[in-house]
Amino acid sequence: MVSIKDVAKHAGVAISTVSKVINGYPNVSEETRIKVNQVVEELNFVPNSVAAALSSKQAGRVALLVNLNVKTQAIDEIDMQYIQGAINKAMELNLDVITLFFSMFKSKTMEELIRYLKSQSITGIIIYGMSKEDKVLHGLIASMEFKCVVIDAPIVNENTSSVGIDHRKAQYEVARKTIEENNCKRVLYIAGKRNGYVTQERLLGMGDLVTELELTMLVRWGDFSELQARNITMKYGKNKDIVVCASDLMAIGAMKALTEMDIFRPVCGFDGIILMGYVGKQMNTVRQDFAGVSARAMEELALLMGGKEGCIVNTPYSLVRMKYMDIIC
Amino acid sequence: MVSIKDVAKHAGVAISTVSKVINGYPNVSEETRIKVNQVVEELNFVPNSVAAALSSKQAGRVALLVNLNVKTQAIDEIDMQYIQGAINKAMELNLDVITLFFSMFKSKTMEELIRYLKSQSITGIIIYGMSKEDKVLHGLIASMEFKCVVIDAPIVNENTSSVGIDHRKAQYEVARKTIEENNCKRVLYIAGKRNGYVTQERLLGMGDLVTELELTMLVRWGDFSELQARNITMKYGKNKDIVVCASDLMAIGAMKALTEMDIFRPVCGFDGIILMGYVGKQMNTVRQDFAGVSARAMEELALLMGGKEGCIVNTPYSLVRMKYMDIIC
DNA sequence: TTGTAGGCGTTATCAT
DNA sequence: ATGATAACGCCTACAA
Repeated sequence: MVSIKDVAKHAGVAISTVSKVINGYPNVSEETRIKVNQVVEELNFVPNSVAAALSSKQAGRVALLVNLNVKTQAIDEIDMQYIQGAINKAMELNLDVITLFFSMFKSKTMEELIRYLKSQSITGIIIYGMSKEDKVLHGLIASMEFKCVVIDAPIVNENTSSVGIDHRKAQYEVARKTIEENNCKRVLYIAGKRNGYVTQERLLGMGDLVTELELTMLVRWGDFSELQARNITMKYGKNKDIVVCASDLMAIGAMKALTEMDIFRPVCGFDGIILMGYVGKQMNTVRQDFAGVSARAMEELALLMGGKEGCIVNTPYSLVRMKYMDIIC
Repeated sequence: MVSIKDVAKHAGVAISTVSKVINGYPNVSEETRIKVNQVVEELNFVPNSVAAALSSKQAGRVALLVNLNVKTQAIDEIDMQYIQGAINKAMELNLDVITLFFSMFKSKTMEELIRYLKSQSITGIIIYGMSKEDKVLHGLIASMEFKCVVIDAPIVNENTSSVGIDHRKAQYEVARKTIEENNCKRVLYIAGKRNGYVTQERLLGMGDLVTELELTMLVRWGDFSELQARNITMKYGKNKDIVVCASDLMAIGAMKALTEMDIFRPVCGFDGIILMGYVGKQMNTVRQDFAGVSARAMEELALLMGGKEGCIVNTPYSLVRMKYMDIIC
């Protein structure tokens, strides 16, 4: 393997000079810079990232912590796009990435998790699908031992940024649109998980809407489960004018229930997953670019690792109707 | 961070002795082994895998090369399970994993790819979704620079194993079952990609069946595209008794086409993806445990890295019918 | 501006 | 059986 040493030798300079060149440090004459780069090309030198990670706390590695929802594989789509977006951007930024799943450290204490991450030379973390109940992760963030980016959870401190769409506003908008299209008054809202950040925000959005349009609203917890949404709709759907769901999967469950009950009620969802195209009917939903969000998160993390302070980053979304022929083309 | 040095100091032994203990090497007295382990517990020592990777060619790292099919996000489900299965098993086996996507090195030459992997201290690779056209990957495998496991492609050499189900047999069985249930004679077979290994095997399975049951068969290439399967079915479905598809996604496309044409033909698919539960009708398909296959692949890779020779590993599958209520519970 | 040398945390090779 | 010690490839004061 061609190492920095070889490059130095061929270029007739010291190792440290080569290091400076490949890392873009100042205090190198234009002349030597060119020469070194030339040799790098010639020898096809690729710096060993493992050695770099070992020697400097600068060039840290990034861990993706993904909360795979084992129950509903249908939304693997979202996680896959998260992972893809992050890894692609990381490669662009020359960052090393390892992927971990929540399930892998369910039995670990915070200290154990921190030690594990450190043993991997991890200095930056992106967390997907975190809820209020994840005490270990909250501790991890609070420990300030790592730079963190949390997707869709409003946690910010010096070392931590939050990235995601404005769920409150998005929920408000998609529900409003559907309600106005159908002139509804009595809303059945099937929310997500009781302790989810996203759930809370979306619920607030519904609250805004109810106040503004003077609606009545019944709220039930669907836990993002298609089956529960189905059951809830069976039970309460008849006396309502619309079923607003905090996720597409639940919206699908609701719609199937309505079909079986042989009554029509408008339904709207949230997320814009592909699956929506397969259920026959169209419905309004909120579409976000998950890979894009994740890429943005990686960029933000890189900034944090570079010394920037944590902040909130809002990403774009749009209201759409999804139908079969749009999906398969 | 507590390092091996600290452990050595506290235990009153040399660094190298600690190293031997934590790596299970021989030539350590029971007494010191116990003592060292005790200190390891006490200090909560976790070996730094980055340093280990740098120092030894033994403790190699593993790269997952995933061919994400950008066109059809519906099968993210499969890739996600592959990734999950591999990473979980790797953690169990104490192997480091990085995940890469084909798209990241589409423009790289084989040499560049090899250099890149080496720069990451990669010594083992698992490849998902490889086709005959992936010259770079063929070169990579042939170079013998890495230990490889290829999923669903019959490539074996000293350093390379192949892991997957017997596609020929599985295709034969699922088609046979469906045909016998419906007493068909004229088969429309929608195959996958022209240069896919899996496609070829499945086609052979159909060949076996056609011969055995004295059927007639029209074969078209659907490229695993739902839309193409749809079009093919529109064009040729009417004059056939059954549509056998090389993937669930294509089976869904075929079924939708038949519904629109308002004719009934039995359809069978392949893979057992969740999406199948959402299309209304049931159909026969082949179900495999993707996470399990991937975990098995990781085990095989660990063996290869330990010096074993490459071989073929067959994993189990089953014939199933998927319907909505099975999926959402 | 350039080069020297001391780590980073392990592993592995030798002596002892 | 145990312990120095030299790699591994790179980064970074610090010295020249």
